Amino acid sequence: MARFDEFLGAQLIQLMRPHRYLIEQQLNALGLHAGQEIILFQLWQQDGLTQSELAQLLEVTAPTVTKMLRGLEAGCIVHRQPDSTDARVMRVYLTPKGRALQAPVTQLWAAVEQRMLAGISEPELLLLRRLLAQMRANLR
Amino acid sequence: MARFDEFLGAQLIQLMRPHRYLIEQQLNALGLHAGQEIILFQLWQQDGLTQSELAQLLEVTAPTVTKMLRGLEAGCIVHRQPDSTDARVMRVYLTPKGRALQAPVTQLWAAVEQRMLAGISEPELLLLRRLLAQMRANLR
DNA sequence: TGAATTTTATTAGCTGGCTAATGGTATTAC
DNA sequence: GTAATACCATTAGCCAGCTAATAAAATTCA
Repeated sequence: MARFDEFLGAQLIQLMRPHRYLIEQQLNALGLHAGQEIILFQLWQQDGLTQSELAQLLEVTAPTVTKMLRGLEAGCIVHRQPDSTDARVMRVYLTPKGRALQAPVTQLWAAVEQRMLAGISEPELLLLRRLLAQMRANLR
Repeated sequence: MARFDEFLGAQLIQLMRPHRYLIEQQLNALGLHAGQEIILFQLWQQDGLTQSELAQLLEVTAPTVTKMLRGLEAGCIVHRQPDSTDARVMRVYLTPKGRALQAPVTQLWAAVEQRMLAGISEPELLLLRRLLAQMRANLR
């Protein structure tokens, strides 16, 4: 019978816990929770997305988006506005405060990334990316 | 400014979501939730652990263990018993039902593992393990 | 046109994870 | 022996995720 630690999936879980924790700690200092910044990354790239577009891009369900936006809107980081032509859809826009978070949040992610990848060579990193992409495709 | 998808951390998140989802689906059929099986893997290896030992092994906080055990105990998969010499500690034991889950749950994890790693060679897998271990150590 | 279907978003309710605060019990120090 | 400290577990309350059920608007189709 296999021990848990022998699964690669287990190793991944054990890697992602401290990763999330480190990021969460620093996000808290900016008034954010882990996971919320993923919405922001999308909006920084394209503002005014609808909630269903966000759900699809984040690969997350609609209720999860609703909940996360509630927090972000309460913090005046985004605001939502009904679409002009379709009364069903809500479009999500960054506030100035939300736009101002781009630099510190990106910097924070980059710092964790750099720390995590210390001592890993460029060829190794490329192989790593390729393998992770394949694993993701395998699970589709 | 970096795009979210360029972070390796983002790639990992995007891999773990379907991984967790696949496992959860199959665990549900056995009456379990994702995460609970990690406690069981520990108990299958050594029965009668205390809750703080479990928390340490799983790298999870004490309240999380309490919550998860509540569910497992309600499902008659484990039962808890006060330690004979120290009235503070609760020891966690598998029930026959909990012991019977070892084969199907291990099998389930192995199947997802195999699917995830399809097309990945043995040397690649070894390198992958080494890199993940290093990344984990880097985040400590 | 009018009815059935699809799409968008929300609410309610569950679990896994966390922190902070609480209450017991052991241990240590004085 | 008593007081201070450390340890174990629980509770309360938070957020990210999920499913199922609901409501409302748009679209499709007869």
